[in-house]
Amino acid sequence: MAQSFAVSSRFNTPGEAVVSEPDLCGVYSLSCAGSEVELRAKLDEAAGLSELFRVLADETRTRILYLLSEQELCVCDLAHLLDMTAPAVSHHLRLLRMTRLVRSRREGKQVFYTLNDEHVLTIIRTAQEHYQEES
Amino acid sequence: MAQSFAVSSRFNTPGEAVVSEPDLCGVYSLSCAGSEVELRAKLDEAAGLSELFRVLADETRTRILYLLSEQELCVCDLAHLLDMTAPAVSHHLRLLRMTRLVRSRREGKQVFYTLNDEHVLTIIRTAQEHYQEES
DNA sequence: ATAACAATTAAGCATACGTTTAATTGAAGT
DNA sequence: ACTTCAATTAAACGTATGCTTAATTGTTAT
Repeated sequence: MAQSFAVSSRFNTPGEAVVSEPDLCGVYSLSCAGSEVELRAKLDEAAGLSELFRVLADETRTRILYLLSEQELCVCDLAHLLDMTAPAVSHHLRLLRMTRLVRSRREGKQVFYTLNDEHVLTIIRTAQEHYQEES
Repeated sequence: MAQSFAVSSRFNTPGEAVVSEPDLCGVYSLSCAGSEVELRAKLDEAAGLSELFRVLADETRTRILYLLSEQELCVCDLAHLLDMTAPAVSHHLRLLRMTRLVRSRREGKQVFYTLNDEHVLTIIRTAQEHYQEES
């Protein structure tokens, strides 16, 4: 069950020759002796997550989500409220659509957008809690 | 209580002359007649939020948070587990520190990092729920 | 003091991303 | 059919950001 660390050839200072047992800080071997496998497994889970956060990372998009949390709005209205050009807004809506954060509905010439589910709001509210806290 | 839209001079197609009552899509006036002020107020709340999401948007950083959710780790260990150089990891940790997502503790030559609070995990878990759902 | 190692900081580079402008698609009205 | 308007798409540009390499700080050991 004890893991060998010989796999980590590409690591740290390049001037150093690659040895089968690299002299990491001793603490690593100490605390990770058995848990490296588990820890590495954790990493795979993080894969798609950052994609969602990347979408939320832009202020314009969080503003859009905020507005849509209040009521359904068409692109033109959003552009007006956000003081932006329609193409710019449309560009962001495309991302929000692709990540299933919003849903679109056409009515005549306009296209109306709404939030797709509750998760977004939950995420935003939790983030707010963190942000408002003075640690 | 009815709002005038004359304020929105910078809007839409630039070839169009600016009039006091711009011909937005009629729907705007319809659905926003009284709520424009409220909607705009909402926008201010979104201000700092995107900053937090921007930090979470990078996959390396979510991976770091994942690892730290399991146990306290020093920079060297993180670099090893993530297969990255120490400076790169340090760079990310700086951001995570500044947004108070992680906390650092020096012990001899090493610096150990831990999660600062529970909010991060809550956010991540909610995001996972959304991500794993097939809408 | 000097050497060795962990960590951070700084500078440079390459890529990613958001906005702008222009062109295109889709729908309603004349 | 043609015009008008909403929305999307495409191309181009400027900025932001993450990684690399190199230099610096901080700590321990000899």
